Amino acid sequence: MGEKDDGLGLSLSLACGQNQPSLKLNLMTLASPSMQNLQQRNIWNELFQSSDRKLDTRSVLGGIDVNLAPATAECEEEGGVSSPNSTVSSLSGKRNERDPVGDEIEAERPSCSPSSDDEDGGGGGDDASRKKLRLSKEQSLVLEETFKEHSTLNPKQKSALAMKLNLRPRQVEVWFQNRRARTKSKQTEVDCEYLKRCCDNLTEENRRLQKEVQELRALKLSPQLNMHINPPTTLTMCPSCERVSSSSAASTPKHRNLSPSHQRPVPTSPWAALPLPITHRPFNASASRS
DNA sequence: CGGACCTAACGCATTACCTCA
DNA sequence: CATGAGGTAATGCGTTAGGTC
Repeated sequence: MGEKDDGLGLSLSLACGQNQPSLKLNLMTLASPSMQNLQQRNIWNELFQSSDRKLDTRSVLGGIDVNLAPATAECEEEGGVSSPNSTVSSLSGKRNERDPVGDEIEAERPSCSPSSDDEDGGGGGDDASRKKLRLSKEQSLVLEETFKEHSTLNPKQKSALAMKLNLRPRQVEVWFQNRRARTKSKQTEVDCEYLKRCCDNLTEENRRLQKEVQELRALKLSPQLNMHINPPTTLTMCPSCERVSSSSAASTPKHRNLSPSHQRPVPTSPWAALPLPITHRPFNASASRS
């Protein structure tokens, strides 16, 4: 896991060829940067208050319309979702402050699904084990809100959230993994779009410059014309600031024709010509199908 | 102290299922 | 009703990092 998105941000390094500067886009405004949304805050607070005191699932569950709560749904839907790893506990407190809460909770839960029997991976119990549970709107919403706050969860958060939503921690974990993947691919799409624009702009700039070169060459080859005809444009570089201004070739240099603003500064970086900043529109994955 | 081994978490690619047009 | 496409939950595998011996 070389690059880790620190909390809210995704960063993507894009090296555009050997001579191009490596473009490091610090992207991701997808997740709301601050606790602007009261609802989110409430969700989060609730999550942790409740996770600190061993919460009672049903009470916390409150109004959530659990469409297929594992405790019930999986029972009736025999051979529910298999989660080979869900029973593997993370008791050893590694990485971020890990704690056993989650898996204890999980162990406490009424588990009538086969997920509790296949503790070794390998796909669990063949076919029936891969029934898919569609998360309810409310569950998705809460997960989404939580994701906006934290794109990753520590075990405590995971179990609390799982408790709240009446899902298995493994399901929450999977949801977050998939969500991160979705975010990333969406972001990649945006970046590709941006880079395409970069490319277009550079191509255009290149075309223009080549045209200018041709014009200059033409001028050089026929100096006599210079006396009578003003070329379309010539470039004069200011030695001090290294900016180039377009001016008439008939006029003499020495800054005379360089306006204070230097008229047309040539960007030192190809990226400077681009319309910045790019706006990273947040996308709503859950809204994709409504 | 450094290396081998174990374990857990994560990312990523893929699969399998579900829904909808 | 059948079907294909798109979305997404779930799985498998590889990698990484922390802990232990």
